[in-house]
Amino acid sequence: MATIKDVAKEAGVSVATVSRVLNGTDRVRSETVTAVQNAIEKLNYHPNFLGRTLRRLETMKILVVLPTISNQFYSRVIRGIQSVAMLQGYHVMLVTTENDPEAETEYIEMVRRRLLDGIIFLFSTLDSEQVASLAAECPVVVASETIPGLTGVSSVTINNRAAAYDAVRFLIENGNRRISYLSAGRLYGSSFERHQGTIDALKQAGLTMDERFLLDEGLTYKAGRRAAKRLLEMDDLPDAVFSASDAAAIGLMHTLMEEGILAGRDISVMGFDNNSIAEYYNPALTTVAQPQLEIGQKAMELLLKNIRNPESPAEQLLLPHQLVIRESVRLIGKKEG
Amino acid sequence: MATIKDVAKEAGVSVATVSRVLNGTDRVRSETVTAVQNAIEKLNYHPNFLGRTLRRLETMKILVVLPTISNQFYSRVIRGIQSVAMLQGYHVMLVTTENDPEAETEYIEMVRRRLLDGIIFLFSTLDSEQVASLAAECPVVVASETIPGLTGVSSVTINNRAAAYDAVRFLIENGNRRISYLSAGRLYGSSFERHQGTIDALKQAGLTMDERFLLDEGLTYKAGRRAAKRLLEMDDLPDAVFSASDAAAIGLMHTLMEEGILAGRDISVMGFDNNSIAEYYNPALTTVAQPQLEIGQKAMELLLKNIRNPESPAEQLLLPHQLVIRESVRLIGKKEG
DNA sequence: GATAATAATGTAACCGATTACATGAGAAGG
DNA sequence: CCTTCTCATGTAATCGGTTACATTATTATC
Repeated sequence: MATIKDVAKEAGVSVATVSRVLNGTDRVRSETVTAVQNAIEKLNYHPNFLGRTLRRLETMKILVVLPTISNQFYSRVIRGIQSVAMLQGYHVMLVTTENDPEAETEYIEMVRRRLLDGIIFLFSTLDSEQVASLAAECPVVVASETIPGLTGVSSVTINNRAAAYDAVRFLIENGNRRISYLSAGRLYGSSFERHQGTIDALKQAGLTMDERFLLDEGLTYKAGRRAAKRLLEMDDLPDAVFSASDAAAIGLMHTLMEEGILAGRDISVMGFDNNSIAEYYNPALTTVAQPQLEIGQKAMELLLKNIRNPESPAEQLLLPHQLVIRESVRLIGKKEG
Repeated sequence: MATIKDVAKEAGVSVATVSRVLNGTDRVRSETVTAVQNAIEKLNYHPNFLGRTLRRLETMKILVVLPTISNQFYSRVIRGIQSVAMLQGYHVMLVTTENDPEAETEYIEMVRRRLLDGIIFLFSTLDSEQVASLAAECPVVVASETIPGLTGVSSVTINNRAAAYDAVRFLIENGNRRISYLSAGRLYGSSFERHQGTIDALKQAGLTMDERFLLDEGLTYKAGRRAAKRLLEMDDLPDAVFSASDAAAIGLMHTLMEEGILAGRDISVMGFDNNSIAEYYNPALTTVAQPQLEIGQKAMELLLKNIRNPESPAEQLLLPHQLVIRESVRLIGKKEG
């Protein structure tokens, strides 16, 4: 592996001159430039980032932490992050924590140790205290997910409570009264908030949640399947199921269908996220859309602000959500016109 | 940000001693260790990776290049990579090229410049020549995808041609004769190979492909929709559609269903990859499964071999595929027992 | 008790780059 | 022709660590 010294020797100049040619910072005689460029060419030299960033103390790279890449939701958020990052010359690296919570701390050390300029959490196993202490040391933004009790750290999310309220209200307005909530319990901040919003809507309509209909199975297809099995064991199904994820909603619909129970006809199902499969499933899934691209863009913008001015105050952004009405919710009792 | 010097001063020792305490390489008197640890604690010191890796010339990190994270297929491959990497103390970083081919070269520079120890391509916009020249400089493995004409670089894939052959043969054995192939053309090596396998199976059965049934629409849900629209414009539908991706197969089935054409009853549809939605879709999708986890594991093992011994010869691994029979292919004409 | 071996720590070179400062050559001005 | 200025380039310090080697303190051996 050729180094700047090899190039300097080859070109018959000092390393400083080579560096100047590489960075174009000072003026160099054109013949010298040519000689250096020839040497670079000849030796197939590529500068080592380490030396450079060590001196400059910035890496132009940021880290995004996500739970798993199998969730299609994150794809668009990341695209939003990347679009802003690219314009500003930053690179985006992704890490998934998958089933391994210890991995997360390992990656975070990279930011702490200045191998990366900042970090965006789309998910975290860390508690609010840990995230806050990290944020005191380096630029941090939390996006799409909320961390209960976290203050003083920039974040960008939708208003999950209001979104759930709107979703459940829509169910109620369409004649569904006995409503089930399927989610990952209070493991994630947003699942909890969506539960709150569900309760709000029920209360406002003078309804209550049947405890049996509170399904803490998770957010995956499998979780939806488990939830359906639990419902099928009861002697009376709910009118509607509000799922905190599209995948769980689909797992549920699929399993119910095996028993001849069709969503949109025999039961109402509402998802969350508006993954692209929601549109293509049969029946197409009624769900709550998040502005994923914009979440990513705003998150990156906040992070950049923090990187460039570590003293800049934390901001909490709330972005608008939207109900996407398709086929999986029965529209009975709805007045037309 | 505290440095090793600050710690040394605080503890009243030299930086060398602090370094020894940090790395446990040499023996240090236990009181000294305590003093250093107290200083580290007090200053909230975190070593800067840059200095360390600059000296050691290894980063214990590898890069995985993938087209997009919205494809669920990659999730398991990455999990396989991570499981092996973690055991060996390596960290895995992901980058997506999304729509931006230039981004890929940017990230590759990081490996070239030794900011990362190696690279696994699950996809690449680079041609065989570019990948080969990169591989000459640093550890490279290509996995799950093939790059046409690439030699001398380790790879791990299934035998795409044989897999497609088996899939189409299964279609033919079940009475489907007029078969359509839906893929991304020859843009990807594996789409091309799967086409070859399709041709092989048809030829072996004395059949030929109707040119109109060669649908180069792509691998996404939307691509499947477009393909369905094209088929619906013809006056006669094919007996079966073999799609090079599950997503496109689902997009196709959904669009056909809008016209009352049900896969598994009125037409046969075969997917590829066995994403989890294949199991949950209605009708459940018959598809070709790849051993995603194992692809990832083997890829990482090959990369490690290459990192530890750059002289080690390249290996081409072919892993077994498997037909997963569900509901979307009609089983007409199949002899029972 | 003198000598050798060993343990603990310090000194300084080094990794690969950047950059402030020094130096020397040539041009411009008197 | 001498001084001054500019331009091109070299020298060396520096970033934050690691580590070979040197040095000192301590213990073991005869």
